[in-house]
Amino acid sequence: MNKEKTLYLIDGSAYIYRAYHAIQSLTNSKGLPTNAAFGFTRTLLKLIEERAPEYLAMFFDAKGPTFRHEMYKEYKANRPPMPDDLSVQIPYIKDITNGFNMPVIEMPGYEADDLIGTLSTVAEKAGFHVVMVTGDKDFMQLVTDKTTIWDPMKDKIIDAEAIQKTFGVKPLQIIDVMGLTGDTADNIPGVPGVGPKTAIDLIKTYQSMELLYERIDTVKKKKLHENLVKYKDQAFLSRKLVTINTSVPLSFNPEEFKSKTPDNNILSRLFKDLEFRQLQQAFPRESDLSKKKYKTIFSINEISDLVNNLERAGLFVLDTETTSVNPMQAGLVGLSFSSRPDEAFYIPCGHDYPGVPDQPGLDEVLNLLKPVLENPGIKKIGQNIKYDWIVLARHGINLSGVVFDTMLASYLLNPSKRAHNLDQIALDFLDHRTITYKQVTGGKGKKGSCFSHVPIEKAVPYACEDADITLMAYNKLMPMLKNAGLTELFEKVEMPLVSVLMKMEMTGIGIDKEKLSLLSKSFEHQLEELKDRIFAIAGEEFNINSSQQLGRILFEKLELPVQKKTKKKTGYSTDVDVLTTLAEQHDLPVIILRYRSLSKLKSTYTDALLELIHPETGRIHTSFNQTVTATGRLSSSDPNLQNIPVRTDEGREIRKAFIPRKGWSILSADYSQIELRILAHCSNDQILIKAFNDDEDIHIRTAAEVFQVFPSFITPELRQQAKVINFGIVYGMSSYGLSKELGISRKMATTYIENYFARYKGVKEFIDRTIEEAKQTEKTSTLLGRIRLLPDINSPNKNVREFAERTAINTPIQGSAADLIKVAMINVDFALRDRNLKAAMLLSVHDEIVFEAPPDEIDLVQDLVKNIMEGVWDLKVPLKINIASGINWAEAH
DNA sequence: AACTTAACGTAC
DNA sequence: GACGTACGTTAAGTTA
Repeated sequence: MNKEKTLYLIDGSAYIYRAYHAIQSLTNSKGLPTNAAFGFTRTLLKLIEERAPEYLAMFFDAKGPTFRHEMYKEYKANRPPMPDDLSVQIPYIKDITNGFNMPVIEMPGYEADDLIGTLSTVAEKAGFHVVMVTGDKDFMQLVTDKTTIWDPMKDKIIDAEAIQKTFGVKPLQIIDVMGLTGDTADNIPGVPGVGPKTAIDLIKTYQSMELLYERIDTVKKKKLHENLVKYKDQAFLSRKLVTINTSVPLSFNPEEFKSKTPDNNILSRLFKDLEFRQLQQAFPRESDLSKKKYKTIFSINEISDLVNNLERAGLFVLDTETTSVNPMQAGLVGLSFSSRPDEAFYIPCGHDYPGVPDQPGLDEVLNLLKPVLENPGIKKIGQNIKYDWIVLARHGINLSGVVFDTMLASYLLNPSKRAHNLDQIALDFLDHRTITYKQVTGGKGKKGSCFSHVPIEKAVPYACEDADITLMAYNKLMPMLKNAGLTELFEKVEMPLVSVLMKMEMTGIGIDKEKLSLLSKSFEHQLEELKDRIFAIAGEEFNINSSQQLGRILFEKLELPVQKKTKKKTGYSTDVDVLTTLAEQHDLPVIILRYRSLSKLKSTYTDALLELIHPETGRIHTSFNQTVTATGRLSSSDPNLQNIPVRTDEGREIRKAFIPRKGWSILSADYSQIELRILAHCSNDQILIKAFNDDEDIHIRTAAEVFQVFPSFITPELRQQAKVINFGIVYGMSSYGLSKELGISRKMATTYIENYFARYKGVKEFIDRTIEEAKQTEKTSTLLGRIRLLPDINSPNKNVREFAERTAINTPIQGSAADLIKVAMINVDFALRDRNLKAAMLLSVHDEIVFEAPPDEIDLVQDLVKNIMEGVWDLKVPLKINIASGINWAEAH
């Protein structure tokens, strides 16, 4: 490892010009050109990211004339003055440099080259390695064994060796070469008729201009000799002009060149003005902690004061600190509150570490807070409030008056975002970087990282900031929802749904543990047997779960025909399609398929579900995530109960392990053809509407239309094909996709699709209209006004654009269905409570709602649920519910 | 050891 | 490249 220090000298002026010319027409919304500033910043960041320089300096050319102008008044005379749209950016660029806290060096009478040259020689003598950051070849003369050139934009390194290799001369000899050739850009004449090739040849032969002119008569070419003699003075002047002055009066004190951390406040404001949004996020303002009033509450009296405060405020943010990410297992460690900006309170009540100070008792804290938390008239705001709601409910508090969840607001504004956690919201909407959980606990999920072990004094700023930021986010997001037309969806659907989901998660679903264990054992035995058979056929042992190893066996050892490559084309594909095809000519793929499906059932379902049975309730409590999908659907995790197998008999065995309370029944209600019905409504397609109004089999209807036969002649095979077409339409399938799915020719598939659109004219118009609208607005929306942004809908890249187009079609359909079932859930929940029924909603699976009900309620609940779900909206087609009950989830279909 | 990516498969 | 939306498991690669 080289211990010597490296100094980076950055040719700022060159990068400004380069960026100005490289980036065409970039301005902010006020019309200020920003191209040079942007390119300049990018170069700087690349330098910082890739080299993390310890010592560095930025150099700019002086404004006025330089010593070269005194020597030669024509110097750079052909240079036009700096264009206005560049000069306006210069102050910003200087500010950006200052924001990065870099030493800036410029000096009247000198160009950046001379300053860099001087410092490089001085620093080299002081024992530094020097990297000149520039794209300018003039610097090559300065290269030594310790000084190199690096161009971050082209990622090119030039050292002495590279110069010798490309030019055949030493770095210092470059000035002689340049003296002879001149430089049109700088209006340096050189010797006419001498270009780079000739000059390099001459210097290679004679070593220098001096030696050349000593033996000038040995130059044999007549014209060349004549010019060299005639323009001798001009040549020497040119050399002088291109020679970088390395003796500018400059001192080098390494300490002054040490890199410092950037000033985020300066950079954040600059990038905001310039509208460099990503950069602004990368350099968020630090919060001014001095103006924050964060208070720890230790005494009972203080809690009473706080309660009074919260009551008077009428609205406050609430946040809990706990011992687990799982609200069904979390213990309370502390609570934080905020009812006005910059002010927050933290009540520690469960910190547990050696030397922890006395804390208010948990029971006492909760008793004092209970009235205000349960008062529906006092409004509560939270970030992912469902979590706190469940934790509090498990501690005997029924939170009431919840009006705003910042996570949900962020989600509605842009559901495609990867995250809607508070850190992200603070960054996106408040330009603020919060203290992270990791910083406080020293790890995520790692042992010893439990919040109860965090010292109280360290927990306070974190917990208080969360409450504080949530309140600020509320103030910011509320008007944004309104401007986006999302307030009603937020207040009437998403917020009311929170408490429904909260109850579902807390209720959980019963599991037949014995059945799952037996299944798991049975799968295990079968897998063992299959394993032996597979190894026997393969002739060796390998990891069957590794698609890579399996690929090697199938396609290299057994030399079966390769069907397709994997998506990232890193290897052979071994997926179901491939194995099914290969099954026709070999036994091994058949057994692998069997192995795969059993292995999937065991690892993903039987074993995983057993692990997630709650130790106290004996049930499974999934999380319903309300801010994950881009379309508005819910998702389910830990475990995902929205992909429990149902299509195969063996898979359904797992479904049979989902059971009601003793003596009760499982009740499942699902919407029939919900997406196609919504398509019928949105498209106003008369054939589709009539089919649903007449309660026809929609796939038979489509078959009849597409294949042009009477419905009574439609075979199950034709119906199946039509079913694929119906699904494909909703997803924006192409003829290629359809042909592959149905195993028919591309041509045939095209005909089917043409027939479909010829018959279902309204659908065709709907698709065209929806895409057109999306192109205008760069977004698409559902029946309840839920939006999904489509920034790629006008992309010049065909693949990217077409993907956005399919999204534009699918999202209104899938998303409206999601809107509908959410409203249904809210209405059903209300009805069950209204009638004091014991029946409970357990799961929601996109078009299905699962309940459990005691025997005396089954018939009533069935009627109630069916009526509410069918009557949730009045569409142009009727909504149809299939509902059934049974002793387990599988039997309830 | 912890995290990320790829391949695969389950659901609607 | 070609069908939308999710989540989870395993293997294998990457980073600390």
